[in-house]
Amino acid sequence: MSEKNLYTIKNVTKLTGVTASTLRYYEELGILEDVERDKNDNRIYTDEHLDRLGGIRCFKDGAMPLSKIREFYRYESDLENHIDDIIELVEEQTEELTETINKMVAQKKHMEAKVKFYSAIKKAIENNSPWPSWDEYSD
Amino acid sequence: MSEKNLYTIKNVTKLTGVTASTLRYYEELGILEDVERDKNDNRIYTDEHLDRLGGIRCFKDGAMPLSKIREFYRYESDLENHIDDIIELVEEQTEELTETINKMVAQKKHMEAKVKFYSAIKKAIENNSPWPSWDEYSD
DNA sequence: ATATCACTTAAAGTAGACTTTAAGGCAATA
DNA sequence: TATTGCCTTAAAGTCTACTTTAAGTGATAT
Repeated sequence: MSEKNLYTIKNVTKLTGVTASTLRYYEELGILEDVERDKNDNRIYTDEHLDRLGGIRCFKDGAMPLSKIREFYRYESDLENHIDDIIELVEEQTEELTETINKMVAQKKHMEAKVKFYSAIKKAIENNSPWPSWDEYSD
Repeated sequence: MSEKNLYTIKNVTKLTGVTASTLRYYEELGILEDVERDKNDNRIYTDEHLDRLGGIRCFKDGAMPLSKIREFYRYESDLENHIDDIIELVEEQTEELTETINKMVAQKKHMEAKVKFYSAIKKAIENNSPWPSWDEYSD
């Protein structure tokens, strides 16, 4: 209960790197909630909003679509009634993420092998020597 | 030089899971090249096209945009003149992929911790006991 | 002969995540 | 007082990667 810093939309942009229009868009989508206004109707953000934006970024890093992020926060604001929903959502997303990571790691290895292979070709070109075959490099 | 199987667009769809319109789209983009036609103007695909489609899928698994995939194959078809370009492209994409994977792995851990945390809350709800705090679960 | 099927093209539509534009309000500064 | 700067909304535009639609051709099945 100790923080009560307030931020203009520009301040939030500076602090988070999220543009003003994206902030409005997130609010419209309902993933950034309860944004108060000052007497001129300008948005006022709090530290809770900064925290939320940090959370959103994490979920986005985990390739979670905004619709799921929205669902997550909806459940989180009423955990008693949505504890099963939120567990299911996070477990499901974790599984998807695991699969995505596995594919990416495989492709990363493949691409590292390609760099070695093409580097060998580069040398072969420079030395006018016979080109290597991919078989020697493919993992 | 031993394979000379030919495939209709439907066969390719069955074998690869890539829809006919996506195949036409890839051809239009130039990432699927030299698709011949039969006397009725219908597309004829070869094993090389199936290989290419496998490669495209790998790159897509590595979150490579179609524009870069196109660039890659353009360079690959003229390695002598583009060996530096292709090495740069693949190295750059590998680096980006590494960063993406790192973020995803971090978020995966975070989400696994969340599942444990919410499971503990679920038990607390069931047992009418005090809720745990996130601090005990956050990694 | 006619219906059906697979194919063709070009163009329009979709989804997600924003960004840009247009039109205007309020407040401080020159 | 006029300009500048930051804010507002609603709507339209952008980008990627497709998908869907419309209109039409040609071969096959009944």
